[in-house]
Amino acid sequence: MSPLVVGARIRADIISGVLEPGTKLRETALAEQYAVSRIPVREALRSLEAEGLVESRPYVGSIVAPSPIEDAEDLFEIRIVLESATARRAAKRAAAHAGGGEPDPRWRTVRKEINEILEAGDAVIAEGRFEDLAVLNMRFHFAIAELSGSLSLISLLRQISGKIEWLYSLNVSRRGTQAWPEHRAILAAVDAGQETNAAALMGAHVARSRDAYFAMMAERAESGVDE
Amino acid sequence: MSPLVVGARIRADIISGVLEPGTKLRETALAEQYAVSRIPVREALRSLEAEGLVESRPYVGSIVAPSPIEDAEDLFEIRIVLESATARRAAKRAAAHAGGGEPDPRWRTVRKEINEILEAGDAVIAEGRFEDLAVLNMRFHFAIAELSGSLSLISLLRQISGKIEWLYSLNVSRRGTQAWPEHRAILAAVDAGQETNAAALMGAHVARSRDAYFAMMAERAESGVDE
DNA sequence: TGAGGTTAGATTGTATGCAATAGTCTCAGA
DNA sequence: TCTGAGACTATTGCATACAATCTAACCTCA
Repeated sequence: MSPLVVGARIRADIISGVLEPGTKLRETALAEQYAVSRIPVREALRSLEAEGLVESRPYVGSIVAPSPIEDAEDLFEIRIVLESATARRAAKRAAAHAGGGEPDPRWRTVRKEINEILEAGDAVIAEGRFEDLAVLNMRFHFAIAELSGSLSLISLLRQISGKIEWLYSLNVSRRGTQAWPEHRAILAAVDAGQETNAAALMGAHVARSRDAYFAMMAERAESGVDE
Repeated sequence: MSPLVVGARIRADIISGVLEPGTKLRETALAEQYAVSRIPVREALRSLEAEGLVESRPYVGSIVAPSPIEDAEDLFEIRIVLESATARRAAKRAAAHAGGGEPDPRWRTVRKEINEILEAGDAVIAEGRFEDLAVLNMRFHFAIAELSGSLSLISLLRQISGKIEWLYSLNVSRRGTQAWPEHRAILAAVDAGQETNAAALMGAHVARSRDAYFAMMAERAESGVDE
């Protein structure tokens, strides 16, 4: 396996629940598992530590961090503010482009990518392959963040959506198909350069996502899945 | 120099402006500068990348990320929500301790540390050593986050306050002395287990900090410091 | 029997050396 | 003069080897 992506693999194993919170992450074991040396493993662990997915102590080692499930409400609330900001700033840049006529090649690339994402999502829904929708959803939100042009906001989104993905680890979200059409409305506001409208639409979109999450959790609790 | 802290040094150089945005960070140069090998430098760069202070591309290298100054408003807004959450959860835990009577040694340690921080701040103000207040202020906010018991929120606070510290890089905040007494009110609400009150006080505290930042920036612009 | 110090093993931290890749510079050809 | 292909160099990515440190088991002694 390509050593450059070993971090992504470990992250996926944590988020998907293969590695449970509290599990000790021994460098040599991980190195052997992914058929690389300890160096890339250590670098991956440093990234995961900064992201809050792993807890490390010098000369002692790393363990998988506790699940953020207790913080679900707060995480969603922060995400609402954060993604409203990315949408607002994306709209602002769109308006600047429309007025000033700057080219900005990166912007055009990402903007095109969003069209592809939306169409891919439509196709996935039409064919009923709902399990592929989660990653497309994520890509849409990151693409909007990239349109905002702010690396700070992107890196915050990376951190927080990693944790929110973790929240969903054991559940397949069924909200996807309802939520998908909302993306086009958000994008339309961004394209139109309507800053406050884009921010409001995105905020409401994420808020509904939060509500769906808690409704699902309540349902799970009702049917006694865990306890 | 102890290699384990080389990351903190690089971070400090970025935040303080010694390393300007766009500067190429060559591993061998940094290794020589801090008298270590490239390995600890690389691990530090991975952490900084995850924090959004550095941008890396495989086989090309790392550069200092653009300053987050454009995102100041959004960052403060997110911080208001985030720190309201840490204060609320800290209060919740305090209430649980008062009722249930759990011991929790870590909580007691941090709680004592806060007292020391507050007294140290008073002393610093009395002696006029205002330049030491910034780090004490930071320690107070992180200590509250630790009382919340949530690693997710702590790691988000780490990331966002790194960026907000960066915003202040060229300015010495003069708000410190006015803001300091507010800390005691926040702590009192936490200790009393008043969740909503603690959250509201913390939110207002951070909002005032934001306002002071923008007032200072406006003043700087007036007097033509930069342009 | 139990408390405290001690040593062996396991694990992390770092240095060195080599492999892989990207960017650059040169030079032939049109 | 411009263009493109190819080698060259600087830099990053990684594997191996060794040093530093922690943890736990054991042993000593009161």
